[in-house]
Amino acid sequence: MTSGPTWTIAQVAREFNVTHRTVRHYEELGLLQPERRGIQRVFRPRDRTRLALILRGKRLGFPLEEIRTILDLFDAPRGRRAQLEYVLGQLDERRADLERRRRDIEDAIAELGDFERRCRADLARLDDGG
Amino acid sequence: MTSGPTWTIAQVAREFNVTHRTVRHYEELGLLQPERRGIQRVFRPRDRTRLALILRGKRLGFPLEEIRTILDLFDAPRGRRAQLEYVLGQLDERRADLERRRRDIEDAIAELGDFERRCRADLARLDDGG
DNA sequence: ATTGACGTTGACGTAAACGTAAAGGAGACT
DNA sequence: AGTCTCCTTTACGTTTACGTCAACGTCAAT
Repeated sequence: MTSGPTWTIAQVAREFNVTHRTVRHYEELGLLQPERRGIQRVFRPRDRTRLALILRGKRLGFPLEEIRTILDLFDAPRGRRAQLEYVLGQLDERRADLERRRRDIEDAIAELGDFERRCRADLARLDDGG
Repeated sequence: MTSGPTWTIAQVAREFNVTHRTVRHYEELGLLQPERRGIQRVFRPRDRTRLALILRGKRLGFPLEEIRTILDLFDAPRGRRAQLEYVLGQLDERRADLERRRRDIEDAIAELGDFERRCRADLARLDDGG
């Protein structure tokens, strides 16, 4: 199970367009847990998946601590019924949050569209020779 | 033009569920410019509209400085052609950004959905008597 | 006249998310 | 052996977005 492709910190940093410091910071907060070969970090596909999720979470404006709880959710042991029901509850909350955000975004896009139309109307008036 | 409803800082703070300090901070950064009656701030409908936009921007994870440039965009004088074309260009960038975010959100919602289905399958297996 | 509610301006404190040296280990080339 | 390159940890600095006093003005009610 310790086979498969691996990456160094420099490689993942370059690939995801972040700094070494950022990657290490995520590790300090527990968002990443790369293996070690001696003293050096070894990144596997799982770590890259996590990093991608972290960065998307950041683009969406989530704080790192919240991102960590979401990542933990995906990794939680789902053996017992109570655990599964807890996870399902959390997922519902997460989804409701995301859907609120989507509505905010759609509202914002619509408002930009309205404003853009008004600007274009102004521009047309200038063209007509207002 | 100085008629119409007005609000105090406490009233807008309560209504939008923020603190006085937050409102003043937004004023310091130039996101709000309430009038003054003597020394006290007087908030008009325009200020409340702005505050609503600010808070939505924040929910979407935009930094306050960026929110300010967007608000400024809405207020920019649109008299000259060059100005209008600049504004239209900025609007396009903004919209592209928002649409990227929307895609991120939709991806995230879809992944949550996948995971939820897997959890429900696990739960069904427990019910069946796995 | 004093109390209380509400407002004001500093100005220092804080949490998050890194940036940025400083100082050094370890393997590879020349 | 010396120099590169890449990695490491430690630790203080920075920016953003406010929180949190402190010290004070003002108006209405008691």
